[in-house]
Amino acid sequence: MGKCEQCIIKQFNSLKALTKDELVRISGCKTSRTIKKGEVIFEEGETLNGVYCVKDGICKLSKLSENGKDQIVKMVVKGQLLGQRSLISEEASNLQATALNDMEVCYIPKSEIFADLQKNSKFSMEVLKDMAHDLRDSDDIIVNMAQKSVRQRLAETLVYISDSFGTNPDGTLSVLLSREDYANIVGTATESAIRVLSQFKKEGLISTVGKYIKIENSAGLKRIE
Amino acid sequence: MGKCEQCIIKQFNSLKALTKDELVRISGCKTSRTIKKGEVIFEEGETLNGVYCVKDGICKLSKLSENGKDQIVKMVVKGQLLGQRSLISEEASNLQATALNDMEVCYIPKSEIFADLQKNSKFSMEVLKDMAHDLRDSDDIIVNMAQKSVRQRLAETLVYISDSFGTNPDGTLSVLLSREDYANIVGTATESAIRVLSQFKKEGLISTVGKYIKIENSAGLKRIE
DNA sequence: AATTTAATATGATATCTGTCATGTTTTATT
DNA sequence: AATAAAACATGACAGATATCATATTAAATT
Repeated sequence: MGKCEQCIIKQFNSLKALTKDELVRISGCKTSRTIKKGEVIFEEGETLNGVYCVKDGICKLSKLSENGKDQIVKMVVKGQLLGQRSLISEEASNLQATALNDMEVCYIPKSEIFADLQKNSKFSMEVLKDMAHDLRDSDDIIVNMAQKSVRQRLAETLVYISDSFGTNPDGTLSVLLSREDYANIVGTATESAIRVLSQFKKEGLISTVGKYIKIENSAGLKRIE
Repeated sequence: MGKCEQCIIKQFNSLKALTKDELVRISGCKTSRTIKKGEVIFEEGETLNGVYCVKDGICKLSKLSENGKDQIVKMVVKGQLLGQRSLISEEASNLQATALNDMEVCYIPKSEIFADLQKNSKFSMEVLKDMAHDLRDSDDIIVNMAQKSVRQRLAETLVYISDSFGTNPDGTLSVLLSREDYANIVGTATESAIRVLSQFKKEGLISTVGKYIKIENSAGLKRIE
């Protein structure tokens, strides 16, 4: 099993602020785990007793709405931490995490990391910054949801996914989402998401290779209003 | 000018985690200020060099959308801190703050409080919890925006405002918002907000006393779907 | 390979919401 | 008090989106 001290993944998250000693200690109590595509990592209302450090893959964080739809609030990729917020607030999770890919994660028990949060101010500052950033993102999402059309939101989502999670060698988006997932990010009916994507295809803004989507005209997508 | 050590307001926010010494020091460099209703406290893009501790009154945090609407993202009342996030992320504010009432605030320079954030882990944990809570709220707002109707959102907003900010002796909501404000919270056109409120009135769910709104049937509002 | 199931696609229609127009009431200003 | 300006209200209509129905295609299972 890999050692945290040597793990390059931590460069991308708050764990980089930990000292070598702290990392060695955490390394001793962490557990590595593989999560299969579609598997639920934790559910809404579940109490988390630690955080996940995502070594590979991607997952969605979603919240069930009263009308039965599963609104996707955020996506967490390789390099990021999962479950930070619940850890800090010491409340049950308000979101469900589901793997979108096969994932590799390390699970770090709360007991270990919580102590570091209080002792190592560099670490807590990093976590603070992380959350400040998430809050800013949330504000943007709220404004988009409230003020933009489904067409606009979907166009922006495609560009966001491309920019944030990258593309395959053939130019298709590396994250494979169902039309239902797209609908649940954008906050619309699955049929509407399908319709808009078909429209984008007709307009030459995107193309599809099997289930994969390729952005053909990024500027065009950004121009939509 | 009041002293932070003796100020009861701090009980309601993270500042309560500061030591007496830290409070005395902050007290020495803070500035008290009165802000008039309608006044802009800080603008989107402005760099904040401190945080505001709200001693009295209420303000809205909003973000201008591309279509010219000013989406209200959060309201900050007496007892809460304003500008925490920008302080932590060390970025310009992504939101505008505007007073909804006459307000009384204390302004604490960044230099002072930033040091405490790194030295006093109890304080930084409080701020962390605060932000974790805000993030949870944001998730709920996103889901509401994405999945609920204007009618539902407006009903929930009325109940939220009543529960969070209280009522006057005659039962009217103590926070006085324009119909445009309601529209900007809910994310709809001003005319739509007006229409829905008129509808609520016809249905006996609310009544109005001048510009003030009184909830007549809270259960009814919660039942809307 | 055949069958079942799930995902994608598209049409028809109803509903919701935004926009524009216009009128009324309230508030601010002279 | 008179006037101007802002806020509130409501109708008419258009456009966006949800819902329901029904194909079609792709993926999973037997």
